[in-house]
Amino acid sequence: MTGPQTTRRKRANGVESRQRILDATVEIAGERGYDGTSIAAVSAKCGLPASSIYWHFKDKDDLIAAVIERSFETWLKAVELPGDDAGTPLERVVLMAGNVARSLLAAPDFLRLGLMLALERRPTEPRGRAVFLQVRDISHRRIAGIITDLFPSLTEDEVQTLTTYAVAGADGLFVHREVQGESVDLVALFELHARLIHDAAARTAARAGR
Amino acid sequence: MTGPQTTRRKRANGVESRQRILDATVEIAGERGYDGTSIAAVSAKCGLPASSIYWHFKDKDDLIAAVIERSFETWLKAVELPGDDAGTPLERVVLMAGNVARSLLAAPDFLRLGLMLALERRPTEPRGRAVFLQVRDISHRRIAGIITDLFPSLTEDEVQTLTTYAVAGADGLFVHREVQGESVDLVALFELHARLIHDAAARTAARAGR
Amino acid sequence: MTGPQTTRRKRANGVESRQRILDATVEIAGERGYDGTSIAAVSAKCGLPASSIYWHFKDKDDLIAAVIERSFETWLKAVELPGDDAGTPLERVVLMAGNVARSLLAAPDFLRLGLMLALERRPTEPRGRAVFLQVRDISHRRIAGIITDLFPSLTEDEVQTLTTYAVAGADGLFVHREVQGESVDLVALFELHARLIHDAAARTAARAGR
Amino acid sequence: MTGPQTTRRKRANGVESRQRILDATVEIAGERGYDGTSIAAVSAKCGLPASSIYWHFKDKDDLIAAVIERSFETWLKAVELPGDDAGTPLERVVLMAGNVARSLLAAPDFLRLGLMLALERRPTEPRGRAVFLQVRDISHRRIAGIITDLFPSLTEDEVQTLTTYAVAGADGLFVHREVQGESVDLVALFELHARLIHDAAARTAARAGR
DNA sequence: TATGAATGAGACTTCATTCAT
DNA sequence: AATGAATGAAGTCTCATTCAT
Repeated sequence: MTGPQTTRRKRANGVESRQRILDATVEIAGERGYDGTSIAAVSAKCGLPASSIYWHFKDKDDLIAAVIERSFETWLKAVELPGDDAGTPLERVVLMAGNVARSLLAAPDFLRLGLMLALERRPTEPRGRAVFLQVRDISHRRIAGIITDLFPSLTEDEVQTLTTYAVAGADGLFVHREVQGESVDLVALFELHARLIHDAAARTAARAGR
Repeated sequence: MTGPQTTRRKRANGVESRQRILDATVEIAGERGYDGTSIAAVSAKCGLPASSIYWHFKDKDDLIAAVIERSFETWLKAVELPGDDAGTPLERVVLMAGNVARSLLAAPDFLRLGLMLALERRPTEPRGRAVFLQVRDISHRRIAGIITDLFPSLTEDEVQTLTTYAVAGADGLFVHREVQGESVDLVALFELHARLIHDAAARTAARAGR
Repeated sequence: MTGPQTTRRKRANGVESRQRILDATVEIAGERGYDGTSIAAVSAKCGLPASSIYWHFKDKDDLIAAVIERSFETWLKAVELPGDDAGTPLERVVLMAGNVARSLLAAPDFLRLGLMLALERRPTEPRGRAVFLQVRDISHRRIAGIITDLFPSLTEDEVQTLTTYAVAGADGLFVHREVQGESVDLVALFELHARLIHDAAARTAARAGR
Repeated sequence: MTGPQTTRRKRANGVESRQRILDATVEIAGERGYDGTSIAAVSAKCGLPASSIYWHFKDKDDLIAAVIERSFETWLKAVELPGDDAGTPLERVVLMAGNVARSLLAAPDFLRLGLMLALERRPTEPRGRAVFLQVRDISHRRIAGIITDLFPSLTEDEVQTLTTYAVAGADGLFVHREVQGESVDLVALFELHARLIHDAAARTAARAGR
């Protein structure tokens, strides 16, 4: 720390440069989308010349995909795993939803950029889009698992529908907050969402249980 | 000269040219977003040279905004107004949701392009974004009106929350179908959405009524 | 005057339209030069569509040339012809210089635009440039005549040199005022200019007379 | 590799490329002015693609300003500093004027382009115009200093007026030669100019001295 | 007398990418 | 591990001009 601080830093530090580039890219791409993210803008924001970006990443596509991957991991770390014990199914579901909402507020880049990529349709799909869809498939399966655990009597089809509804609703609420701004209480909306889904599941399970 | 109208073509027809340009733009912008929509691409698709596009529209921003406006009107026409009589609140709400879902399948451009613009944050906001948000505010108010009519005992706050949830959920379901493709049964999801909201509203109203 | 004022004006008034176009052009060309003067800008300033400009003028070159011609005539009217009698040669010369200075202040467009055209060298010389140089040749000859009248003993060469010096100096002072702004007392500078030239002529004449 | 320096060409030589661009620009801008100088023309003349020009200069404005700066320096080098001793004030003044005239003939770009920029009035003033005016202010002050040295009894106001007249007259003579062509003997005109100013200064000083 | 519409050429500028060092 | 310099393609938009009405 008090060592050769002037000598260190600068002059070949691959890992840090890579991070700097990713940091800059996530910021720009999260605001401007794929086409709106220019290598020159990334270069300006991270301070490294454009050619250095190409040392770390094959091309723009590769860079964006890397951003998606890293921001997914960041987000994963932000989602606290729910204590599997807790209380009633409703309580547990609401708790989980609140956690997810909070994680999205803390690390919104993944979903924000992902949704932008997902909405766009370009001749040659960016790799980042595939990464996003694939990664979000994991979330889908995980939620389906939770629902199955909580309501074992539901059919596979019913679970799938509820899961789709849960994920899509979350997307919509997230978009709403991104568009409408900080005044939106995302946690409350997510909890409402969870409650409605729980009720629907419970009612369906009850009906099915007969 | 007085022959069939099919012969009449080429040379100075402002109204038709304008439509051709808008048609081309809506198609491209709906798939590629703001940055991805190049004037050259629009020109190629509509057959008019790029400079002609600038005779009809001040700049790209103006063009995109016009597209948003026109596609909103197209969509409005596609939404059938619900028969105000019908049966129970639940039946009516589900019917309306189905209608909206069908209208979005028939005319998806408005919401698709609008959501893309809404998610982007660029230094100088495109006018189209403002148009979209403003126009969607109208939808919000209309839905709030319907909920108030059906459940007069709800407080203003409760109506607002439910409306926000309804609109955001619809956005999410729409995005889901756009991303996942034609296999998604948007009508069914919208009807489920409507049912859950109805139940929530009914339960809240009942509790409040006590 | 109180007649059908609504009917009149508008609907085909060629003369007035021509004036409107020239008025707009002189303003723009006087500030921006040849290349900087776009037909679109002229159209916007005069309110007539670009195609109307081409009804009145063959092309841009023709328009600029017409502007030069008209502004020369305007300027000519602004120069008061000096009473040929008056007092001493010095008094008469100073009076004339003051008049010219005042005329340039009242109608600066001719010289301003002309100098801009004169300085530019383009592959195909604009006709306006030729008009300017030719018209200014008239001024040159007129001044040479005055000098010859006042100092008959000067040789043709001496008159030519003094005339060139007089005209060029006037250009320089005019440019100075255009660049430096209204704080410059152009009349005083022109009078100084005249005095110096007079003295030089007088001294040369005296030396020659011996 | 270690061969003659003529072989060394092509591929990445920033300094030389910058010079090539400036050389090309000064030639074009000196003839065509700001608007008449197209990046494409500069590119064609210097052999580098247009995009390379933008690596060396932020935009066209920056390029033109750089040209003004460099051509000023070139011109400064061309003006020989007058031996401060020499003979009578008249001789010294005439000598200086001749030197300036010769320097303008050798390096006319600075004044030529500068005057064109100075005459134009565009909505957003090119930076080059400001550079020119500011740099020419230096010349003004220097000349004022010389006049004060030679005629210490002149008032500040008298010095300023004579200086303004000197500079403006020089501009006018320069323009005259640019317009009229090589047949004009600029050195002779400048010497005449100097003589007239000297006489005026001497006479004013004499009158004041009484 | 006037104009709405069209058009190809060309303006400035940014793009993603490469390459030699 | 990094970067200065270069580059062709493409971006948005304006240009002067024409033509049918």
